[in-house]
Amino acid sequence: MVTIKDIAEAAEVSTATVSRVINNKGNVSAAKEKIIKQKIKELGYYKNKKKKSSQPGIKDVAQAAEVSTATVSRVINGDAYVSEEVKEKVLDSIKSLGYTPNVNARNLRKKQTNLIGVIIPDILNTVFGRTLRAIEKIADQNNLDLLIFNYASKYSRLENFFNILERRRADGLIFISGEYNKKEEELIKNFDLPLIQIFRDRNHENLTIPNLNINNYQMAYEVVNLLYKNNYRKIAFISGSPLEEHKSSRLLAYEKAMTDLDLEIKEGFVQKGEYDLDSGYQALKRIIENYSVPEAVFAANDEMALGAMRYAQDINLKIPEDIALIGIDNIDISKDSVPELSTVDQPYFEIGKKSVELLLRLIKGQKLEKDEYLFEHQILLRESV
Amino acid sequence: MVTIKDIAEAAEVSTATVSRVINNKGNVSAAKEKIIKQKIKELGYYKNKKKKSSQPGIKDVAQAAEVSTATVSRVINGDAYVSEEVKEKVLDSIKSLGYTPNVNARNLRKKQTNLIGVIIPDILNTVFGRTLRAIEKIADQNNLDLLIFNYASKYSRLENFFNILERRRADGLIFISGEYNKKEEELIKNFDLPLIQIFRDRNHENLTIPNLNINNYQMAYEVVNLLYKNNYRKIAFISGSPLEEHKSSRLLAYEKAMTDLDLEIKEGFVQKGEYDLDSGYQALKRIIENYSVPEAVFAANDEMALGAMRYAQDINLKIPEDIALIGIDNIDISKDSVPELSTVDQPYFEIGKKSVELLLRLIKGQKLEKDEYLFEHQILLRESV
DNA sequence: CTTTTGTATGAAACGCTTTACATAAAGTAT
DNA sequence: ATACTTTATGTAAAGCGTTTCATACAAAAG
Repeated sequence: MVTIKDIAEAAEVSTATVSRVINNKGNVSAAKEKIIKQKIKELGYYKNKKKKSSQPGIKDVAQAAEVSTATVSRVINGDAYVSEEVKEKVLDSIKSLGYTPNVNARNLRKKQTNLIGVIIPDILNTVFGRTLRAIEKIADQNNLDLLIFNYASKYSRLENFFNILERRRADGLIFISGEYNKKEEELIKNFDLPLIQIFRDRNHENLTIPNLNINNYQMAYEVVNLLYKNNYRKIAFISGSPLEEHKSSRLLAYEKAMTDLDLEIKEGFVQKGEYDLDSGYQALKRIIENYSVPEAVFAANDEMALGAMRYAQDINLKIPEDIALIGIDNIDISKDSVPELSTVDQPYFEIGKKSVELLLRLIKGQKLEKDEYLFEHQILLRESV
Repeated sequence: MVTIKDIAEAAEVSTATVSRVINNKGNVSAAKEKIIKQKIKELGYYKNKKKKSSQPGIKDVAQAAEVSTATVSRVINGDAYVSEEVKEKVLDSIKSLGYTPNVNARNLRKKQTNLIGVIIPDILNTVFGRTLRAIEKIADQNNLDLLIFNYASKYSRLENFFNILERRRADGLIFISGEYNKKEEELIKNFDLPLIQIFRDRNHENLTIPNLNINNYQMAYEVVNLLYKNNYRKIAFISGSPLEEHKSSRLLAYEKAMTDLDLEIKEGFVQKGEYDLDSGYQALKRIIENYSVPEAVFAANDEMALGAMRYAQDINLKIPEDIALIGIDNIDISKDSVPELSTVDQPYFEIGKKSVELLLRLIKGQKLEKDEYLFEHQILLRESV
C-alpha cells in the first residue's frame, strides 16, 4: 500500500505538506504542490486503500463457508456447539483456502501462548541434551513450542532471556541447572511465570520452586559404600562444586559415607574440577603428584572421571587393579572408553517428561503436592571398578 | 470477570436461559429464575464489567505520561519525532509501571515476529552445536528469538515444524543439514519463508536455496593428497553417505584424488558408516578382516575416525606407524584421543554468524548475490598421521 | 397447545500495538 | 509580516482471532 509517508519521501517533503496538498488546505508552494501531485500519480496513492493480506484469514474462511467467524473459531477450537453439517463445510473451506490461524492474534486474545522457555546450561552436554530431548518430545505432544536458551553461565544473558520470556508472554519455564548459584537464585525469585527446575542441588537453598532430580546425596553415599564393598579404602573425590562453602550434596555424601565407614579422607584427596575432561586429568595429577595414589577415584561426573582415567593411563597405572574409577551421568562415551567407565545412570527421559507435565499443571493454575521430585538412579559397574 | 457462562455453569442451565433472566425476556420457570438470580448475586456478575489486566499496557503508560499511545509507541520504537521532554516523561512512566510491550500485539500489527526457526540434525553433535552457538549469539545481537528444532531425521516431525513456523509467522529459517535427502528437498521446496541452509552437500541438487558450507570436495581432495605426500598409498575411506547413488562430495573427491594420484582404490576400501563411533569401528573391522590393512584411513567425520582408531588399537596396530587416521570436524574429543586424531577444522562460528546475517538480508527482502557461500577449512595434522 | 430449556449461530466487543493521516505549534525564508 | 515547512503530537483504524451475550429455532415437558 502506498501511504502519505511514501509520497512525502519521494517528493522530499514532510508528511504534513503532503497531507495539506491532498486535503486542499492551501499553504503549499506551487512548485512543491506540483511535485507532490506528480508523485501521487506516479506511485498510485489512494486514500485508505485496503491492502489484501497474502494469507487467508478467518474472515475469508467464514465467507467461503457462509458462516460467521465465531463459528469458524468454534470449529477450530472444537469446544462449543456446532452442527455436523456446518462443521464439515467450515473444515472444507479451511482446507481449500489453506488457512492457518495466526498465532499472534490468537495469543493476543487468549493471553496464553503455548510457548515455554527452556534454559539449558550447555546444549552439548549429554546429560542436559538427553533431558532436553524428552522435553521436546512431550512438549510437542502437548502442542507447546520451545524457546531454548543455551545458558553457559552468562548471568547478563540469563536476565535478558527472562525478559524475552516476559515480553513474549511465555506460559512457563523449565530451568535445567546444576550448581548452586547466588545470582541465579536472585533472578529466579523475581521471575513470576510458572517455573520448574531440573537437576538443581537444593542443598543450600530455601527455594520452594519445584525441582526434579535424582537423590544425589543418597546416590553418592551408595557409590562410596559400593567401592568399600569392593575393597577400596583410599577413596578420592573429584568434585565439580566448591570445596568449602556451598558444597554439593555429592561431596557431602562422600564425606559422610567415608566417616560412617571409618575411612580416612586423606589430605588432598578431595579436589575441585570444572566438570570437563582436562580438569579431571589435572585433579588426579595433583592428588598423585602431591599426595599419594588413591585406590579409587569417585568423580562428580563422567568427563572428569575420563580425564582422571587418561592421567592414570599416562603414568601407567592399571585400571582397575592399581586404581579404580567411577563417574556420574552415564554419558555416551563412558562406555566407549578402554576400560569402560563405571558410572551412575539417571532417568533423563523420565525427568524431562515429568518436568513438562508438572509445568503444564502449574500453567493450568494447579498446585503441586511437592516441591522436590526425586527419581531413581542406577549404578553401573563396568570395567573400571 | 464473571461471565454469563460462569453463572450458567453454577446454576446448571444453558447460557441462553441465564441471558433470558438477565434481560427479563420471560420464558423461564420461577424455580430456575430464582436459582439463577441467586447465583448472579453470589458470584457478583455485572454486565460488561471490564476486567483489569494484570500487566500494564501501553495505554497505562500513555495515561501516566499524559500523552497518547502513539507517542509512547514512538518513544519505544525510537524512530519519528518526539521531544526530549516528552520522551523522558514516557520513559519514566514505563519504568515506574514496569511496562513491557506485548510482543503478540506488536507482531500482529507489524506482521513480523523477530522469531526465526533453526533446524539442527542433532543438538548433541559438536559440529552442529558449535554452529548453533554462533547463530544464537548473532541472533541475540539482532534481537531475534530462536525456535530450535532438534531434527533427528524424522520427516513427519519436520513437516510439523514447518507448520509451527508458519502458524507463528516466523520471519525465516536456518536449516542446518548434512546429507542429501529426497524428502527433505520436497518439503523445502514448498516452504515459503526466507531460508538459509548450512552444511548441505549440494552435489545432486538443483536447489537454489542459499547454502553455507566449506568446500567439501576440495577439502577431501586435499586430505588425500596430503596423505599421499606423507607417503601413504593404500588409503581407505569411510563414508557417511551412500556409496552408490547420491555419493557425497567427500567421497567423490576421494575417488578423484586417488585416480589423479594413480593410486588404486582397493576392493572394500570404501566403507559406509553411520557417522558414529561404533560404525567407524565396524567399518575398519570389515576392511581389515575381509580385505587387508590400509596404510591410512580417511573417515568422513571424527567419530568414525575415532571408532576406527579404537579397532586399530584393539588389534594392536600402531598409530600412525602401522595405520594412519584422519577424520573431519575437529570435535572436542578428537584432541583428547591417544594418539591425538588428525582432522579438518571448519569455521563454525563464521558460518553460523554469516547464516544469520544472510537470513536477515533475505527477510528485509534483499536478494543475495550467490546461492553458495564457501568457507575456508583447515587441515590439522596431529599425532595420528 | 403452551411453557420451558437447550442447540446452534451471529454481531460486536475485545486484546494491545502500530500506523496513517491530520493538525496545532514552532521555525525559517523572503 | 507573510508564506511555507517542519516538528511534535493526537485520533482512530487496523491487524486477526476469540469470547460474550443475544436470539432464532427445535425439542421436551407439562
